This record gives sequence, C-alpha cells and structure tokens, in this order.
Amino acid sequence: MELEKFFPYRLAVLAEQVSLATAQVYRERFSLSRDDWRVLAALADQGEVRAADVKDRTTLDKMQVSRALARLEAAGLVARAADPDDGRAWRVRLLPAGTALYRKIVPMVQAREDYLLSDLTPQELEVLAGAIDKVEARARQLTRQG
Amino acid sequence: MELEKFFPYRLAVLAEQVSLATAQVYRERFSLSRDDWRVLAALADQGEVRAADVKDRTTLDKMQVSRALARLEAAGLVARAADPDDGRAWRVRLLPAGTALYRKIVPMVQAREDYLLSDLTPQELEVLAGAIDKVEARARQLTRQG
DNA sequence: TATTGTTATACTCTATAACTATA
DNA sequence: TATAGTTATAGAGTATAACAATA
Repeated sequence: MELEKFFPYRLAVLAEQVSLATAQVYRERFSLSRDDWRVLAALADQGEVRAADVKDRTTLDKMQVSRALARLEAAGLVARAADPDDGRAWRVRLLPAGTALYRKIVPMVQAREDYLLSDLTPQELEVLAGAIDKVEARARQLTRQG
Repeated sequence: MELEKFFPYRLAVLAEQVSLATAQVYRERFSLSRDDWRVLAALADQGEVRAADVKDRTTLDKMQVSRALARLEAAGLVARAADPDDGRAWRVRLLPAGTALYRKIVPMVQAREDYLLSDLTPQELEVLAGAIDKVEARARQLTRQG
C-alpha cells in the first residue's frame, strides 16, 4: 500500500491545507476560531434562532455551540434573549457588529474558495461536489457500524 | 453565503467523517494513533531509513515522527540503530511484529477505502484524484502567501 | 423522566522553541 | 554555524459526563 495514494490520507492532507488557507482569513485577521466562524455563518440572515438550531446547522455539538456563543457574545457580535416559548432555551441573534463582521469576511473567504477551485472545469466541479456527498454518506455508514 | 455549500466547510466535514471511519480500524482495534499509523505505513517495505525520511513521506514534523517512533519502539514494532554515516541520526526499521501488524491492517483499511469510493464510477474517481491534487496545490499557494 | 444549555474535567493534539550531540 | 533528533511547555481542540432549570 502506498500512503501517497491512499484516499483517506490524501483527503486528510488536502483538508488540512484548505482549512489552513481558509482559517488565515477568519483566524489571523479577525481572531475567530473555526467554531466561532461556523456559528457566525449559521446565524447570518437568520433572525432569532435557538442554540439547538445552530447546532443542527453546523455539525458542532451543543457544548461547542455554547462556548462559541459565549465568545461571540463577549465580543459584542451576538445577543441572547430568553425564549418566551421555552424557559430552558435562548433566542440568539447577530448584533449589527456581527452582521458587519460577517459581511466583511464572506467576500474574503469566497475569494479564497474561488481560487482553490480555479483549476477545475465546471464539469469537474460538478463531479467533485457529487463525490463529496456520496463519499460522506458511505463514511457515515462505516462510522455508525463500527 | 450558505455554509452547506461552502467548499472548505464541506471538505472539512467530509474529511472528518472519513478520518473517523478509517481510524476505527487502526485506533480502536490496534490502539495506534493517526501518526503511529502513518509512520508504520511509511516504514513498510522500506528496509532501514532515517527519521528524516519518515518525515518527508508523511507530512508529519520531526517532533511528531520522533514521538511516534518512540511509541512504536516501546510497542516492539520498530527498532532503532545508530547510523554509521551520521552520529546524529538513527536508522529505523520495522521489526517482524511491525510488519505483521501492518499486513494485518492494510487489507482492513483498503476494504474501507473501497467501500468509501464504491459509489463512484472510474471516471469520477479519476476526476476526484485530479481535483485533490489541483486544489491542494492552490491551497499551498494561499497558505504560503498568507 | 426527558430536554436545553452550561460547566467541569481530563485527554489528545498542535505549535514553538530550547536543548544535546554531531557535522 | 547548521543539522538530526529529543524534550519541555503551553495552548487549542475534543470527549464525556455531571449539573441546573424547565418541559
């Protein structure tokens, strides 16, 4: 077996590089962690949502969401209010500063995304997107079965 | 921007799932870390090599290689001997137990790899492999430039 | 009794650099 | 002065579960 051709290895190396390239934007320029950034993106254009909704949109668990929200709140980007329908829950929403930050970051990360994919033809892009979905479905099956 | 369609996000989620599915084999059944497994694979069929060669084959840094080698040596899978050509370096090689373990793991992870990719046609596989190379090259450019 | 969200804790990983020995 | 490899240390990320409040 050649490590260089082993798909899980190739994918892990690729994902790490892409993650580094993308994180340079939100981490180094705006001091957000990956989880902060994901929660910010999940809250954008959403009005008020509950922490559980953020969880469903991000593949983060409730603890990661809770901590990211606490950091974003401390940074003045997010506000939490009691949920009138459920005393255990919170209604979370982006503050204007959060929306402004999000709108500042989006074009920067999208420019990086475009650059990352710029060597691919439209057909290749389509195959890639489909492959990601198919392989992920299989991976989840394996992980579930053990 | 939709997080669900943002390529770096999709890739990160995919890579995490694939990594979990693959690690179940070497971690849960054989108690190897990801770095251990990579070093084991890099040493297989190589005879004696230096730690620096392992580093070049794995994208691990010298510290990760050093620690993985120490664990593999403690587990009786790897032997280190002084390098006659360079007193600072080591010659590392798999012991029979290491080779045996490697040969036991390979078909298991390859079966998982096959299963992960089993929904893709040969053409799609080819596009995927090419896309991984192209995107990784771009990602490295971005990371280097900052 | 179950669920929402927070807190605690321990563990693993990662990043940086200091350090030893040799070149 | 540079290189091979080891060790130290701190920070970040991850996983598990206990917990308070409410349903």
